Amino acid sequence: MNPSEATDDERPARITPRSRRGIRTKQALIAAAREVFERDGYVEARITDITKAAGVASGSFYTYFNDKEEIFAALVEVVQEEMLHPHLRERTGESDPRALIDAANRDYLQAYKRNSRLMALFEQVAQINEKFSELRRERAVAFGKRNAKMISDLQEQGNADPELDPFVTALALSAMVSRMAYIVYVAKIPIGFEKLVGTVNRIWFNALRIDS
Amino acid sequence: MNPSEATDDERPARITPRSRRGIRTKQALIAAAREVFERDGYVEARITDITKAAGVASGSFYTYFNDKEEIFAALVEVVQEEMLHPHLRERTGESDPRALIDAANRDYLQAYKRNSRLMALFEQVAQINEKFSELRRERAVAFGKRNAKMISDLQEQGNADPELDPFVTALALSAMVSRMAYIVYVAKIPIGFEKLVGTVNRIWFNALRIDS
Amino acid sequence: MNPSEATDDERPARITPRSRRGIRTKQALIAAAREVFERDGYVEARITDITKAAGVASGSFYTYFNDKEEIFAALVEVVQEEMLHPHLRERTGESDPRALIDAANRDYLQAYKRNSRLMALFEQVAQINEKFSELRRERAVAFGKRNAKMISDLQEQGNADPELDPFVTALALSAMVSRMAYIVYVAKIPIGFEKLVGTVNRIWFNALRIDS
Amino acid sequence: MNPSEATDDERPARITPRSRRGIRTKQALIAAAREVFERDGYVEARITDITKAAGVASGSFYTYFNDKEEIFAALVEVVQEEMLHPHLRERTGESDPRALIDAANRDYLQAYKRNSRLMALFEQVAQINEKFSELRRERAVAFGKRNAKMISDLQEQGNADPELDPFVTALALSAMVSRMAYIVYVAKIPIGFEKLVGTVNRIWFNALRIDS
DNA sequence: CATGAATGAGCTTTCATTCAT
DNA sequence: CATGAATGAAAGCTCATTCAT
Repeated sequence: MNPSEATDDERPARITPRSRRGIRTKQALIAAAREVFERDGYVEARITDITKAAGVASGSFYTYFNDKEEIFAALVEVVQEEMLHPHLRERTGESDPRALIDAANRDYLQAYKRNSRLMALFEQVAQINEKFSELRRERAVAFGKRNAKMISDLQEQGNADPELDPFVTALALSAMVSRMAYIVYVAKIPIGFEKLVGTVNRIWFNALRIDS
Repeated sequence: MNPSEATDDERPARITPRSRRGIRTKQALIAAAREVFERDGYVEARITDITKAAGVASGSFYTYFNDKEEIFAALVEVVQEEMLHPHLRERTGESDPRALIDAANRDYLQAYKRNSRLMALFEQVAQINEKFSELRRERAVAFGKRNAKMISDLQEQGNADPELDPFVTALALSAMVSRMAYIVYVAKIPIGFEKLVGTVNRIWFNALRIDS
Repeated sequence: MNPSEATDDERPARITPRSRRGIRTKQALIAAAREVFERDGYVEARITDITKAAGVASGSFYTYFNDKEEIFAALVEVVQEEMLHPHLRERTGESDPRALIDAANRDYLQAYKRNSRLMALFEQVAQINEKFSELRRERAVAFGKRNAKMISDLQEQGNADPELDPFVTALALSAMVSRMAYIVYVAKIPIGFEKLVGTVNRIWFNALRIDS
Repeated sequence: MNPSEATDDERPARITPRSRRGIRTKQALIAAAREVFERDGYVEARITDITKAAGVASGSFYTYFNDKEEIFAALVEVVQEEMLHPHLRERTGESDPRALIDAANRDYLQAYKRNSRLMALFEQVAQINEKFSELRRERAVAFGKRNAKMISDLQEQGNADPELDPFVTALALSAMVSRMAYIVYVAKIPIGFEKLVGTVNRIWFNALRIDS
């Protein structure tokens, strides 16, 4: 979560730029990496393409990163920053679980749609790279636990099917939403946004048996 | 669909072995490919590793395949054959939708568990290779349509939530199951088989509002 | 010159076929070689292409030939046979040197035109292969000597420019004709047959200062 | 025609060196290519032999060239530069056609003799490579047209045989000279320089019927 | 810090040649 | 004699990484 840790957990310990020039170069490389990764995919992306796109010499890459994996990690950091801030639509005060679920699904699918190339890329890398699949796994568990809490709260209030295992259900329903986002916005099976949100919402509600 | 067509849809057109020795070599190569792919992943797998594992000369690879993609396609064919036959548990006569859904989910998750390395591999390749992601997309749509039919039938019988879009719902629920299979048997988030089947079943039933 | 020597002057000494089947296979190989050589050129021609074109197994090639060079030599033999026999238009009795030269040029250019692909091939191989360039060199000298005799005869009869060196002149005028044949029928610089013959004839006559 | 364009007319577009070291390496490669091509011929020349002869790593070849054809083109450029400058013996003012022809033949044959290995190489490549044979064809036509002009001028002045087709004659006489150069300096049929020049000169004069 | 040319390990691919059936 | 699959030497080519300037 701390961006300053992104680059110095590997062997030769590349620099964190201090000069203004250094900062600019590093940012240019990350921006170029995003471009190249989105265009060519992680596997096909070559480091020289990234430096070329960044308009710097190929050797300059190694001033900041040790390899493709490392710049990808830096890109992930940056994107997370981006996605966190504007995203923070405050939903404090909202207590209707249906409205909460709708808002969460809506936000998620919208963000996915907006960043579909990037999401495809992350999916791809998670399939290829141990480190990133582990990261993804951890997030899934953390997210699942948070939602499990919500579900068990509803169950305690008599507001959700008590037969469901909260954690597994949370995982499953989240998996459904994220996979549908992939299917529609990456695999391009054409389904309109409202129909998509409406259907996943209704499946959540029905599945949980939330009393309307 | 015809396995014999698996290797001759590319340019230089490699041979289909006629001699006994040829058949043995080709099979050895496919078996070795499976081994190497499962161990190293599609991207890291080297053709030389495959020939080495098969105990044949490097050049022999090209007697039967043009490249990694082609031997992977052959492997997919073989595995499909394998997975089709034992799968053929006849469910004719079964008319209870809950029993049908349970059986389908149970079979699918069991097969996924048994072949988890392979399924991880297929997932990986679908992320990397245009051709295989297209294949996968087509199957998803076909499968979705079949299940959509089942859902709309239930709706007509007054046996399922009429508000749900049958196709999108079918897609979403299937996505949920397959993704959960991945999460549990590839990403190894530890969830017991019965709990998994039970939960996804119940989500299906609740989501569709199938009268018990 | 003796065709029976064509195949047994190399190391492993391939067979001269005795059975009818053997003769047919060898002939099929040579015919196929001609086809493939003319189509792909000597360098690009692969032995497997020749056997494929001949409709025989790749291994059968080595029953009769050791390598590409050897089958090419055999092809040269065959073609020479072909070109010698029907070609033998008798010009005995003809004593007018102009008529003789015209007939020779006409015959040569016509044959070249008819077999232009083959001639291009021979030219190509002479550029690449020591053995064949040596053969070609010997022929040029022999041919030059024959024509030199004709020229010196004419000079003695006071019928040709006495200043010319007979051998060099013979070589030069023949070179001119054969090179023009190449330029027109291989390089495809478009010049009509009669204009070509007429011009080279007139250059011969003028050059030699043959009294008309 | 512009030497700086020699290397960037192909697909992946290799670099034109900026640093001193880069220039040295590229030149070393071209010099090594000349050496290897002359020694082994175009077909047998291996890229690794060129890099070895240049004393650079095999990969360095691809910094400047995409393949054998491209470095050969670069070599042709360089040699043309070389051959152009010393060649620039001004013959302005000279108006005697016999003197002009003698000078041209003399220069050509001398240059050919000096660079015989290279000329053999060019001849060889023209036989093998479409691109270079086309180049050669174009030059032959352009050169033929220029000489055709000279011949028709002479004809108009009543100074040459009016029966001759200027273009075909020009082509034929040039073909004769260049082929004789090949025969003597590549195929090594031993003819002294003065005898060679004298004979081809006289054939030109006689053929054209230039009044002495 | 930036540059960009040099490096060479590592992989792919071809195809002449062999040889068991 | 014919077959055709197997062999493996020999090239080609890429690209991450280094390092002198």
